[in-house]
Amino acid sequence: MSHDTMATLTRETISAAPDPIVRRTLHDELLERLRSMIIDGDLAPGDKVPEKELCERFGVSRTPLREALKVLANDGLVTLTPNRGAMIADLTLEDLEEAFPVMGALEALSGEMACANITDAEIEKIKKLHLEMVTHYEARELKLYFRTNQQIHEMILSAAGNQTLSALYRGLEGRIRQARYLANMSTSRWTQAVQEHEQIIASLEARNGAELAAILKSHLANKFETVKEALQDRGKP
Amino acid sequence: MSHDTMATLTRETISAAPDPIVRRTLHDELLERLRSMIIDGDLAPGDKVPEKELCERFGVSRTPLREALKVLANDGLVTLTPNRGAMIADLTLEDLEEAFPVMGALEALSGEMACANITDAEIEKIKKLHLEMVTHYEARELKLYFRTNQQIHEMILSAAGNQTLSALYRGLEGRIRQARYLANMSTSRWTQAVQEHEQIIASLEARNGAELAAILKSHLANKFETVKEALQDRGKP
DNA sequence: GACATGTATATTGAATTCATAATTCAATAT
DNA sequence: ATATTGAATTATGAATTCAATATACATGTC
Repeated sequence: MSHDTMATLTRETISAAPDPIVRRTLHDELLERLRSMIIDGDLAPGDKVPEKELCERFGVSRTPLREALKVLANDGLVTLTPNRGAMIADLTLEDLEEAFPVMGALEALSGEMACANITDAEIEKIKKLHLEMVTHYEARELKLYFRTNQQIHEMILSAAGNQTLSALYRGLEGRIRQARYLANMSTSRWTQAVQEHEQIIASLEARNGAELAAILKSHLANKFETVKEALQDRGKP
Repeated sequence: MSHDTMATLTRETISAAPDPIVRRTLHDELLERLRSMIIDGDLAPGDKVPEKELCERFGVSRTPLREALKVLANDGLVTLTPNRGAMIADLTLEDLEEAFPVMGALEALSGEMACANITDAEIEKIKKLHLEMVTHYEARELKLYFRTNQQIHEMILSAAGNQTLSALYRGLEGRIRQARYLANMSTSRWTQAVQEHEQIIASLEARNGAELAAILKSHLANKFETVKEALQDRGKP
């Protein structure tokens, strides 16, 4: 992508420069900041997002902020109503049920491709993360467990070596995010999840793509069950 | 409308009115127009997109246009370089090869879900379209063939009844679009494509999800082969 | 007191303006 | 003639301004 552009900039001299100055637009910067704020739950679903307030918070004018909001709306993270402004998108049960099979298909694909492309070093890294995750599980550290868990799935995804796949998967993952923080896994389900991860590692080591795909898919199904319950129970004690 | 009905008009009846006035923002309108211009090839890949010119063409100021461009860039239809403006994204061979397996997974899913949900009426509609497509094939009307073909795939997608899936698939389809118009199908491949479509119809009628998924996947693989060749040959006679 | 109507305020959508970076092109040096 | 420098032009990024719309509040009516 930026490959061609760079190459045709000038002969070789300048494009081969060691450290090109990277400038970003405010829009881009804002986009990234807002995205992670939403995904991390700093901005809660359903919250109205007054432009003025955010502008002050970031010290920018409304123009770049609004540009960022349009993009986020396009990605489904924000809901934009004409003349009424933006609110952080609220995940409905329907959204969740729609996203589920799609993520399943993508997850399965990532498993197959990862098995085809993963290096031994990457497998080692994942095994380390897995041990770390088990530690968090034993200590009942839900937050840390989630993070490590996420890292493992990220590693599988990047091992698949397909940017398009990664981008789509992350996009959906971002939309599911909110219920994540509501989820209060039962002990038995948590144990089951860890066991599934053991299987994931095994299939990965065996580089058995079909098997990994199947495991990831059912692992995801279980995760969705948990998220769905959290979503349905929200608001209640 | 009778007296009685008038008298009983309430807030509910009003909001449930059949035809609410739909107002759209300029940004939204532009987004749609630009998107289809790109997908239809009115704006060629690699073209620079001078803001001023487009503003004049649409009779709007730069603000909503730029908002639309940011969104299109996010979708990969446009490439934005800071201080240098926008150009219509150029599809590389790598992009194509990345998109392929992802579209395959989505297409397979759409087949499975379509078989589970499709109505008899929808199948009839698709069969009609298929006959139309065969006519175009026999007349060697490539453009019309493409359009009808696309409509069939659109119908399967919408029969699957999953908005999320549709949105993602259309997004990828949009990025592949350009090579479409370069493709000059050989007679044998064209014949093969039509035969595959016969199988698609058959699986759909039998509501055999797994079978349809497999056929769609290999049908897609063949399509990619054609598109890939077109992409490699472009510029040459 | 509940509801409807009208007015003031605040917020958003879009145009305009301003500042800065990129491009063009002429003048100069090689 | 070609390449290089620097001023003029143009296009872009972002802030500001203006207009349209929605919200909040107050007033009046039943």
